[in-house]
Order: sequence, then C-alpha cells, then structure tokens
Amino acid sequence: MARVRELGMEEKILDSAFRIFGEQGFATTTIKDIAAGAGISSGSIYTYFPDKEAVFRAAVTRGWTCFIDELEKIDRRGLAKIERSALLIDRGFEAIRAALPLIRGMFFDASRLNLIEDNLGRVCLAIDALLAPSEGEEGQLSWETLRPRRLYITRMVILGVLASAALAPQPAPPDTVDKLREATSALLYNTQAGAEARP
Amino acid sequence: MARVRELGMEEKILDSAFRIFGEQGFATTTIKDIAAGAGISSGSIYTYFPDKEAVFRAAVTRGWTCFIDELEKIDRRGLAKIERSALLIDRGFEAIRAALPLIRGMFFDASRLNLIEDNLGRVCLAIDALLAPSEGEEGQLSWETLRPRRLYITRMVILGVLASAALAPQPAPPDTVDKLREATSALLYNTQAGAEARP
Amino acid sequence: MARVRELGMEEKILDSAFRIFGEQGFATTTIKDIAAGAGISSGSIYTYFPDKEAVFRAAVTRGWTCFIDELEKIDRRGLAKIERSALLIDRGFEAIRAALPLIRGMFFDASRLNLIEDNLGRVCLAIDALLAPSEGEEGQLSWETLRPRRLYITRMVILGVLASAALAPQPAPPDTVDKLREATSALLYNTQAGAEARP
Amino acid sequence: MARVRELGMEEKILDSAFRIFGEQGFATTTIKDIAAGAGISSGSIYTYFPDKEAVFRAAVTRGWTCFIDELEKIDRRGLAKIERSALLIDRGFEAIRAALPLIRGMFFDASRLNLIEDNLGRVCLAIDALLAPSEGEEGQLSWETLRPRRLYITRMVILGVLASAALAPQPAPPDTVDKLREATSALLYNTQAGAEARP
DNA sequence: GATGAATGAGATTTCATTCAT
DNA sequence: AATGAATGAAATCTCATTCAT
Repeated sequence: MARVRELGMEEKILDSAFRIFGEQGFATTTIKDIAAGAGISSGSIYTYFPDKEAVFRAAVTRGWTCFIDELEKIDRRGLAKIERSALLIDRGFEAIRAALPLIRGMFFDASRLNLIEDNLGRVCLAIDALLAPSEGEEGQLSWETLRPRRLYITRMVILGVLASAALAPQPAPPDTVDKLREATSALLYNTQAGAEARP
Repeated sequence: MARVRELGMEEKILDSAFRIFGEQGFATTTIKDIAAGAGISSGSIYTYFPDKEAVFRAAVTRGWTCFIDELEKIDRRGLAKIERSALLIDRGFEAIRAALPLIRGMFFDASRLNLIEDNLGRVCLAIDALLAPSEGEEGQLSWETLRPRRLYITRMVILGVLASAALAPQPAPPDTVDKLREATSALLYNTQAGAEARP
Repeated sequence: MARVRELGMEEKILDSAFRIFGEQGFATTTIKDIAAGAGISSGSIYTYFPDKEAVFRAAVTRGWTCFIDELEKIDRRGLAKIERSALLIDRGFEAIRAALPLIRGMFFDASRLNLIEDNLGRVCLAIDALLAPSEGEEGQLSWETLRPRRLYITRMVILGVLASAALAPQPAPPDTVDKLREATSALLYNTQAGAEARP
Repeated sequence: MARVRELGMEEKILDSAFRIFGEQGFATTTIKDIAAGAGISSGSIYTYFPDKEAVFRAAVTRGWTCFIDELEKIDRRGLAKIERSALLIDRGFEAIRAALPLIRGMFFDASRLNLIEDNLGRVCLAIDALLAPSEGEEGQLSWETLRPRRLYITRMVILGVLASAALAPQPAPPDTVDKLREATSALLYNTQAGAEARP
C-alpha cells in the first residue's frame, strides 16, 4: 500500500477554504475562519498565499480541476453505448456531489473574478464528448439532433444543474444529487421510455 | 408643509440598488454606492429603508415581481399553439433581459436570505402553464412527455437560463439573450425541425 | 377662577425635555424624542431653541427654579418651631417628588455644563434658612451645632438625598420619597425620640 | 511564538477608560479616546473587550472593587474606638480620592447598567461595620441611635459624599477630599466637641 | 410658523494584513 | 516557520441640524 500522502499545509488550507467559501461566500468568510478550519493561525495563511483573493482563486480552481479530472477519467472507459451513458451520468453527478460546497459560494464571486468561463468551457467539452454518440452508433439520444448549438446548450444545462445544486436547501437533503441526476437524464433522453429507464 | 417625500425616491433607490447589487453582490456593494447611484446622500437611504438588507430584499423582490408579472401578462393571450409558444418564449426572454442585472448578484446572497425559492416556484408554475399543451392539442412539444418531473425540470432549465445569463461576460453583448432564447427553444422543442425553425 | 394659562410651545417642549432627559440622559435623548413628546416636529424645536444643549440647559434650569421656588414659598410661613420643621421637610420632599425625573438625568450631564453649582448653592441657602433655628428658639436640632461647616454639610446632605433619589430603581416605587424623607429626618434630628416622632 | 499579549494592556485600557469615562461619561467618550489614552490603536481595544459597554462595565467594576477592598482592609485593624473611627474615616476618604474620576461619570450611566446597587450595598455594609460601636463600647456616636434605618441612612450619606465629590469643580482642588472628610465627620459625630475634635 | 426629508459628520465595530517574538 | 496581537481603513448606521415646501 502506498502510504497516504501527508497533506501539506497548502492542501489543508485549500480544504478548509473550499468548504467555508462554499458555505459562506467570499466576503462573509474571514481569513480567521479558514485558518481555524485548517488548524493553524491566521498569520500562517500568508506564508502560503499572498492574500485572501489568492486563497479563493486557488480553492475554486482546485474544485473545478477535481471535477474535470473526474469527468475526463470517466471518458476513457470503453463501454456499450447505453450503459456508458448511464454510467457517465452517474459518475458526473458523483463529481458534482463532491463539488457541491464550492458551488454554493462560487457562482457570483467566482464569476466576478473570471474563474468560471475557462473551467466551464473545459467541462462543457468533456461532457459534450461524453454524451456525443461514438462512431457507428446511431443517435437515439436527442442530444445529437442539437449539434449546431450543442456546446451552448450543454453550458446552459450544466449551469442549470449547478445552480439547482447551489440553491438546494441547506443542509442539502441526501437525495439532492439523485433527483438532479434523474431530472437531467429525463431532460436529455427526453422520451418517456428513456425517462423511466434511468437507474 | 414639509419638504415632500419625493414619490419617485424609493424607486430611484431601488433602481440604483438593483443595478449595483447586480454588478457587485451584497457584501461588496456599499450604502454609499447605492446612494450615489440614486443621486442622494447615504443617510437618506435610511429614510426609506431600515437597513442595507431591507434594500437588498426590496430590490430582489421587485426584480422577481416584474419578471413574474411579465410572464403572467403573456399568459392571457389566446393564440394558435405554435405561434403562441414562439411568442411566449420571446416575451419570457424579454423579461429576462430586464432582470439581467439582478441575476448576477442574486444567486448566493439572495439564496441565503431565502429570496429565491418562493419566487422561483411562482415562475416555474407560470412557465409550466405557458408551455403545457392546451386542451385538444396533441403534444408535439417534448415537454409533455416529461410530465412526472415536469416542475423539477422546469426549475432546472430556468436556473440554467438564469445562471447562463448571470455568467455572461460583463458587459453583456447585445445578443446574449437572443442566444439564450434560441438555445432554450432548441432544448425544449428538441427536434431537428424545431431546432432549426426557431426565429 | 383664573383661566389656566395655555401652555406656550416653549413650555411644552421643556415639559417633554424635562421628562425625557430625566429618563435617558443628555446623549441618549434625541431631538426627535423631545419633539414627539411635545407633539411637534423635530424641526420646530429649532424655532424655540438654537440647539440641543440649549434645550437641556433650559430644562435643567427650569427644574431647579421650580424646586427653589417651592422651597422659598415654604419659608414664608410662620409656624411653631417643631411643626414648622416637620412641615418644611414634608414640603421640601414634595418638591423633590416633582423633580425626580430630572434628577436621574441631571447629575453628570448637568454638572459638565456647570448647571449645578449655582442652583445647588441657592437651594442650600434656602434649606439652611429653613432648618436654622429662628430667633429665640434654642437649638434642639443638632443642626445648629454644625454652624461652621453648615453650608458644606447641607450641600452634602442635599446631594445625598438627590443622588439617592436618582439611583432609586426605575420606575421608582411610590414610597421612594417617603423613605428618603424619613431617613433625612432621622439623620438631621438625630435622636431616637426625634427619629421615631417623624410622621 | 507570537507577539505576546502584553500583560499590562488590559490594565492600561482600564486606566484610560476609568479616567476618560470619569471625565466625559459613557456616551461622550469614544473608543478612540480610550485607545489614545492607552497608547494603542482603536481596533486593539477589541482584542481585550467585546464592545464599548464591556469596557465601561469593567472600568466601573474595578473602581468599586478597589474602593471596597480598601475599606475591607481597614476593617481588620484593632484599635481603640475613637482612634479607630478617625483612622477609618481617613482611610475611607483616601479610597475616595483614588476613585474620584470614576464617580464623575458613573451615576447615571452606571445606574442604567445596574452597576451601582450591588457595589453600593457592599460599601454600605463595610462602612456600617466600621462605624457601628464594637461590643463593650457605649455608643457616643450618634450613629447607633439610628439603628432601624441605619443602612438606608448610610447609603444616603455615602451617596452624598460621592455626589459631592463628583460635582466638585474640575479639576478638583487638592483639599476637596479633606473638606469632605471633615464635613462627614462633623455630620456623623454631630456634637460640637466632636465636630471640632476631628483631625 | 411648521414640517419632516435631506444632509453628512462621526461613532462603533470588523477584519485583511503586518510584524515582533 | 508559526503565532496572534496590533494596526487602521472602511462599512453601517445615527442624528443634530438645515431648508424647501
């Protein structure tokens, strides 16, 4: 077994920041909150980051990166089409589950700091790749009929999912992500049969 | 008689608040900013509102109310089905155009103050009514096939639209709303024909 | 019967000021409070007084003047010595009863504005005259033995009475002044007989 | 190790607060004044106290505590009666001398915050014990003839002394306390002999 | 004269950041 | 490198005073 990598201080700070920014937003979160969450003193934050905004940027970026990595990992599996899409949606929403805290505090503040567009673009591409029919498959997914605006629509759907997650009641009920997943499936498969066939 | 409490003053303040909260969010916006935007002194805000949060609540509420009013006005027209749905989408997105500034600053802060769920619910109902096929019409809209989860999906789509609007680059290009409208149409009509036939 | 003099506005303001400054002190009382108590608008205060401090000065001064007038009125009666002193103490404490509200808010604030020394001096003289034995009477009151420091002690006793009144629980129980009167009598007569003989 | 929380800082703040609240009262004193008086920045006050009222409470309480400690220390000496009482009065008024600044700012504000009754009660008991004749001594002090109302009268006399001190001209002449002491002696001993025999 | 909306200086309090230890 | 006390800029909110009506 590989020894679990001792989390460096930077990681600890980002874990704390990710959680607390997610709960409270940028302005409401204090450096002291983050330091306490990381088990260090507030002054020590400045050994690792130049200022509060840098902590926020790093936390948001790490959140997106984890999310995207997860999506890209999924992409590499070769499976039968219909199973694949079901699996992929499962995995995608697992990634969302982990990112939920960030989402709450991220939309507005992160957008003002231009921390969304790039990452969102990468996610769209990853998801588009996931959902596009692979070669030789005929398109039962309504998705493929949307090609010309596909990326734009993907973005809108992703944002709908993320915003729905962000606006879930606090604390989020355990089935929050499950319901989102089902609704998304239904929207995308868009047939009664398809809607019922989701796991 | 005393200096008359200017009738438009409350409106002026809310206009200013709507715009600046939309641009900067709750915490970043200062009372002085809002006062300056309304052309009055900071102390005067407190003639009309008891505190900063009350200004925010009023601005958010007014934004949602305008939006919902617009949707409900649309609902009253009797038109042929396909024209009606096109018209309704047009009008709905016009309302979004007006509400855009609010949307930027609203997600996180408004959600923490519980200013979203109720209004969002009303919007969902209004939109659901708009998009549901009227009696005697056969359902070409994929919408009706989604019935069991319809409201949940409506909510997700609306949030997708609003979040997309909120995260548009600042200042928003003039065709922002048009593109959103098209994408939404395509997602909802969800047929190749339909996707291409949108105005 | 003389028609009751219609209280002028100035009087109304001072009544209100007397009461509210007495309850809350100078800094905590607002011009709006006083105006509301007088049934007028805050701006109108400035028709009668140049600023808040002037209202306070006038209220304090009027309070002292009423008090001293009352004491001097008492002084004019010719009565047998022992009855006279009992009566005088009664009347003196009636005057205190009316002035109670002012006393609460007056010590510190009024002292900073030098509104006490002069008035207190006049009260001391009036009380000293009241309590001094009239000619031909031998001094049973211990008072007369104190002559060299009489005024200073008078001042101290008066301040003791006023401070005791000021620090009574709020709202003052109805027997507050009665108890003060008894205690004062006992202190001044200073004999067991005397202490028990008070009404 | 961090910059060490200076041990004397709380004391410095309370010294400053004691003096300035004493001079200016609660409302007129600003946190900045106190900070400047303590030689620190205004924000640092909040390292040691949660808010302005807490500083005031602490300053008032410390003032009373010093005063009462002084009185109780006195109590422990065993001396001949007449010397003892003279000594005790001397010491009592020394304690007052140190507490003078507080007294000025304390009456109204401290009374509103209920910071007087308890402490005053303790002082009354201490003084009552001091002045009551010890066993085997016959009561030459008029004091003992006042027994039924003794505590109430003690309270009134103490307040008379404190108020007289509080209303002394600012800055207080050096013999302020001496004169008070003499007057108090005269009032309490209340005999010509006694009145003249005071040191 | 009366009104009360408008003004803006000033108070308390917070907190990102610095820096002595 | 870590600490957390100290700093001081900035924000909200109050309220004495002015002045248009």
